[in-house]
Amino acid sequence: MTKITIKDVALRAGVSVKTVSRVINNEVNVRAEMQEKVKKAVNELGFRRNPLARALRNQQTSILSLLYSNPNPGYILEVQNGIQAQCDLDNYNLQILPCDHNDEHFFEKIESLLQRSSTDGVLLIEPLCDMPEVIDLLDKYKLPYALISPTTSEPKAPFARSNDEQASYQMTEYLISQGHKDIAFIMGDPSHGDSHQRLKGYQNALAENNIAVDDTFFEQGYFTFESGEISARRLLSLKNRPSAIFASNDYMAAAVLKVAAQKQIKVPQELSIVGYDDTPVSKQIWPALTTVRQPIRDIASHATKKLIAQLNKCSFDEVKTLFECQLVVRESTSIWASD
Amino acid sequence: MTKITIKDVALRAGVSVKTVSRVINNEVNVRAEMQEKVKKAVNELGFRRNPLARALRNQQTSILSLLYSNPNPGYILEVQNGIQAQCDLDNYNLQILPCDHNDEHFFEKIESLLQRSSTDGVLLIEPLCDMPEVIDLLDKYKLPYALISPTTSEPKAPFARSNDEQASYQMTEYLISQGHKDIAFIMGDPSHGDSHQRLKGYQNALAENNIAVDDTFFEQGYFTFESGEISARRLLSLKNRPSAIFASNDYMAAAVLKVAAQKQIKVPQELSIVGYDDTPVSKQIWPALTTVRQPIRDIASHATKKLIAQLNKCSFDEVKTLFECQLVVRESTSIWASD
DNA sequence: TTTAATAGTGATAACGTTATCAATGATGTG
DNA sequence: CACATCATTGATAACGTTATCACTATTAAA
Repeated sequence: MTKITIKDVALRAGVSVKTVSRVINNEVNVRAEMQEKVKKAVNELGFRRNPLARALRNQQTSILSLLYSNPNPGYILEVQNGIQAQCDLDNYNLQILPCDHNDEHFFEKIESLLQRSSTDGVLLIEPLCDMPEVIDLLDKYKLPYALISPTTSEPKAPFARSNDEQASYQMTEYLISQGHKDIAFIMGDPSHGDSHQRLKGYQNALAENNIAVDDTFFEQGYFTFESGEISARRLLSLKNRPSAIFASNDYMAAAVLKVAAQKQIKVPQELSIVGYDDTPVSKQIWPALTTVRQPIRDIASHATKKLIAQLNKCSFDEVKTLFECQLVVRESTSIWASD
Repeated sequence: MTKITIKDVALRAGVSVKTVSRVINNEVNVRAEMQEKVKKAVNELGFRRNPLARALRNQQTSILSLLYSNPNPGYILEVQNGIQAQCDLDNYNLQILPCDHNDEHFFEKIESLLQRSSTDGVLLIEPLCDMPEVIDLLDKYKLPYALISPTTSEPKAPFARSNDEQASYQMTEYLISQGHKDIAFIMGDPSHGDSHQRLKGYQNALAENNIAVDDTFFEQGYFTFESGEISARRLLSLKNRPSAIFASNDYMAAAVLKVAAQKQIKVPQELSIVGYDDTPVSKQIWPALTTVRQPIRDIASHATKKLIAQLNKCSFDEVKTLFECQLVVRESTSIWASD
């Protein structure tokens, strides 16, 4: 049994190949009678058009690529799902191009990935979407791209992102509203733009509420559990212990929880802990973490939408760009009765 | 600037297109002099061959697809990385086809995914790789496939998997060696084949050591944190509490830890807990979980290797099929001094 | 009624590769 | 020297689509 082509269908239906093509592509100006004949032949033969030939002829593959280098599985998977959802709507396929931005042959690697991939466009996430060298490479290859949650202030390319600074501000305000004044902050990896946005939101909230900044309450972390542990150990050994700790992501918050447990500090009675990202782990520990949920899926979908719009040379100005985060209050925070 | 084709290179080098094709494909019987000329022209023009045209002509896309429907992000990402590693070696690209096997239009959905994807072969993971309907669909489309960690006893297709039963046996033996006799077991989702293998290993170890099975020590879970919580609550309310609990995955083990903390049962002094999978969460809670690490990446790579071998009609008998797991002992288990 | 516009159809040429096959020249054999 | 063998090259035809353009048949406009 050999592959069925349009030619076979045309022969069977007694029409020209072009007419068959017209019917399968829902073009106008085909008589209903012809439509019937063709559709019948298609069904009888079980014809399926070859996406490859179509791609070659149309000079578009209908494949988008997600280029990433990021060890946070939950995040990447949400991104993948978001992109895929939009791809489903517009009949695109998603190819993934994992790479490692710490690899010494990083650029050659993604260059070879891009070469053999024949993609219509690329989606970038942190930290790649903030790396000028990566952007330059895509420009060099004349590949359209969109950025998912970039942190550069005015990206040149279409993008979608959440309002991290505002969410961080709200989270801090929430802690203050619970009576906390001594709020420590564990910052994320300083090479990620997010880290700075989250810090800014925290600082603004303190300033707004006339709470003086205590330098001993600031810790530099790196988004890892281990870095969180180190920071937590320091913070919880202070003479004047903070009543609340705001960790820049859930992994570090989980580490704070661990140290607190080891030191027999009751959470949330004696210490409130909040994280960021609403990672699965935030629900799998006890007490469950109060955290911030980003609409990652939505962000990814919308970035994809913009990319596809660009490919079709449609305008994408009206597509949403900035997304609100959501405070998720769980069990790791409580009211602080100051003495 | 228009795209550079082989024709352009041929013109520049003063040779025929076929000769250029021969050179880029490293074919034999081309004079060194010709090779030079062609390579020079290729470099000068910055020629890159079009993978699409090549695919159309060769009737192979060099694209593999991972079809999955599984909410465990860490697992899927490891699988993706394993596949990608092998794809890199053999110059394939990886396309992902996420779907939901609980969706009522599941089959139509994957049918349409497969249709528009033009893939050379498909990789399947649990639970899809154990669903006869999915296999039938792939057979119908004459798509080659390989199975990653299937649980059916004698899969018809090439596969690679870990020895779950043995690992589960070893873990139980380990607990027994620590002095535990009252070992409870929380089973995973019964619709996953893994669940049964893990149960079997546990049961065999008990039998081997002449430990009677206590029915109250068996709980049916579903791999979710919530199901683990329910089971843990029951187990830890028993009059004769078990001294150790073997949860079939880390999420459920984390839930046991939560309930223990709530009940102020000290882990590991008063209760040992073990999980399975070495999910990131196992290190992000305290005490960190003793668990089983599967070589997921390796398994995925080898399944991919077999699939690619099949595509090239090579033999793949000598490729490894069964992989050993590794016991990861952390802080959630300790010696039990029976009274 | 005549002319102009439009709807419907099909040959044919692309898209950028690789494979077939024939042609050429070089080398070796009887 | 005639002939077979082999390495090297290039014209040309695929792969399965879609777009161009020309051609009819039909309808609308004048």
